[in-house]
Amino acid sequence: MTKMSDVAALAGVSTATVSRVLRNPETVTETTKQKVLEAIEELNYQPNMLARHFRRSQTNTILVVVPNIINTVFAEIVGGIEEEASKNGYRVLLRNSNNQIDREYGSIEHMKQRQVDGMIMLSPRLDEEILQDISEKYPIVLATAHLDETKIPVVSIDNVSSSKKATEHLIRLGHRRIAHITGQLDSMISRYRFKGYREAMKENGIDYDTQLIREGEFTFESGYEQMMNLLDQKFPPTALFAASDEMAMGAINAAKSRGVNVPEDLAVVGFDNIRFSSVFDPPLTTIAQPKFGMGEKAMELLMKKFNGEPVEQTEHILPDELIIRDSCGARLKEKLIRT
Amino acid sequence: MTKMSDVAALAGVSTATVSRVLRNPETVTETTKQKVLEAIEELNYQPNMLARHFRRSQTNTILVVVPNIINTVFAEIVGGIEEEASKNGYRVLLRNSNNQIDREYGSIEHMKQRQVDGMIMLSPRLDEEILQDISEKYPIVLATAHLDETKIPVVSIDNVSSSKKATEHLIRLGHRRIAHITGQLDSMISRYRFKGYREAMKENGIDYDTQLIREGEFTFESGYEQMMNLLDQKFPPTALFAASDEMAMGAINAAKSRGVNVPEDLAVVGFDNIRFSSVFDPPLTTIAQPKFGMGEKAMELLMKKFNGEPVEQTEHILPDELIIRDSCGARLKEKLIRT
DNA sequence: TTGTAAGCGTTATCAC
DNA sequence: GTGATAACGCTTACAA
Repeated sequence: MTKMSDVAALAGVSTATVSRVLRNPETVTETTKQKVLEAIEELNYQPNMLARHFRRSQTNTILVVVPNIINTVFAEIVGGIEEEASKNGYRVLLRNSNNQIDREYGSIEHMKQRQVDGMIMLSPRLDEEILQDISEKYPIVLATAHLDETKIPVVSIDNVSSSKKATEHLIRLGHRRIAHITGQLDSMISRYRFKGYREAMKENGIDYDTQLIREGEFTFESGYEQMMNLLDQKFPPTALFAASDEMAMGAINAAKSRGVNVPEDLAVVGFDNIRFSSVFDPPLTTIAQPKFGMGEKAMELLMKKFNGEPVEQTEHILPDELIIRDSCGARLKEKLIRT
Repeated sequence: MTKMSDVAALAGVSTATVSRVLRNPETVTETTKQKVLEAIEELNYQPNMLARHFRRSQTNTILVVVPNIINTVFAEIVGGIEEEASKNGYRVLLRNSNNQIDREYGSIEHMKQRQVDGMIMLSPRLDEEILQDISEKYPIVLATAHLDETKIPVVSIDNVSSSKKATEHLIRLGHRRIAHITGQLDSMISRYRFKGYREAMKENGIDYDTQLIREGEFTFESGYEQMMNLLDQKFPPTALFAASDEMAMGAINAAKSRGVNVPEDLAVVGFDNIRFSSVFDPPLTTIAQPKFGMGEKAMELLMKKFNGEPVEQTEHILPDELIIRDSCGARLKEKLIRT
């Protein structure tokens, strides 16, 4: 393998100069620069990045810890992170935590060993104190997360107000028996979405009926199962707000299997606006998160940390949007009114 | 930062011994090992991996180049790779190529600069000769790819026979006007799936009608559009084999929008068996690829290359499976026969 | 502007 | 079984 000293020899300069040409070309005269560049070309020289990383103790690599890359929500966020990282000359190391706390914890070792310059965690399950500790020593940004009091940069949407908006949409359509299938309640996000639901109900003077709450797991299967459960009740709900589109789809399929029509007999609103929501039958009314944009934003914040720029606010709330399609019945209602 | 020499000093041994305890504990007596371990514990020592990588010129990192991580097929394969890599103490660097050849090409620089020990490319678009060149110098494995003559390890399913199987399934259900929406035909995979379709038609004595072939782009939208196109014809098809589930879904929605019932008026078979295929209405009959398993297998092969073990065959064909659900009408037919 | 030379922290070779 | 020590290839004071 040709190394810098080979280039230096051929160009008749010192390795220091070669290094300068590579990293601070402006500090070198045009003529020597040309000589060096030619030598590099001639020898087909590639710098040994490992040596560089070691010397500078910097890797231009970030770690992204994801509960599960197979989940389209996370895949899209990772897409945004990768795009922005790439633009800034950074590389992305991917780590599936499978929602296991010890795996999340283990990935921190990577940073301690200086293998990455910083990290982005999506929907972390790690304790807030632990995260706080890490954040004091290493650059870290969280996404789709919520913290109570710490000063770690977080990129998210407002899960409470968006859920409230979703629920209110159903209320406005005349529903009062509105069920809610939550995500795992040990996750902050699920609790916040649940909170938005409760606030909407309360502010509209609707009694909060625990019979209408079910805890799911953000999967089709759990949505299906919990909906079956809800339909088995004496007074089944007329509407459902599901904390994810996958669960909404599962729930709708459960309804279909029971001959319950969506949206006629059951209005449904989901959450996330994943790729498949618009293709589903009926197309899902849902809260859209700017997933790709959240990834980009998270990486931007991390770049700021790298550059020592101050990160103004700790919570970066991106705009969400209620996307009205067919599953909530709003369009159906409009049509009925018009005719 | 505490370094190895600090540990050595505290334990009263040389750095060489500390290094041995860390990497070849069996070459050290139990007592010295304990001393060293205690010192490590006491000082909270973390080895500087950058130094180690540099010294050993090995990073325990592989690069995975993916057309687009947002595509669930690739996300699942990456999931499998990550899982297997993790088990072997390897880390996964993710790179989206966005199907751009220059981005694929650029990622090779990473290997030349020794930043990764090897790479896995999914559905590469790079020329076979270029890949061959790289393969001679660096460990590389391809997945969901096809090569004509080279000796690069490839993990894939048999796209020809599986497509043939899918098409024959439709033929067996009595269809003769079977349309095919392909993926981009500049991709080998699309051409192979197309080939399987043609073979099935030919072997069953059905004239191959170019009017029934449409080139899509592996997306909903293209499936929708091409199906609209097909339905506009004087003699529309009675069945469709789409080269991906996404396109099948788009096509089914196009049919629905025209009042064409699936599977009654149009039988559809897709390809990939993505997560959403079973939830779609109607649930998709499709060819299942062992996506996660393909990722694991690809990583296994890469590990073999790392360990200098011979990779017996260059093409590793994993089993596919025709999953019969509702979109092809087979179940409907069964039901009719039974009643 | 350019060269000299001292590291960076680990591993591997060679003695002992 | 353990220690001394020379790399590994680059960057960066500091000197010229």
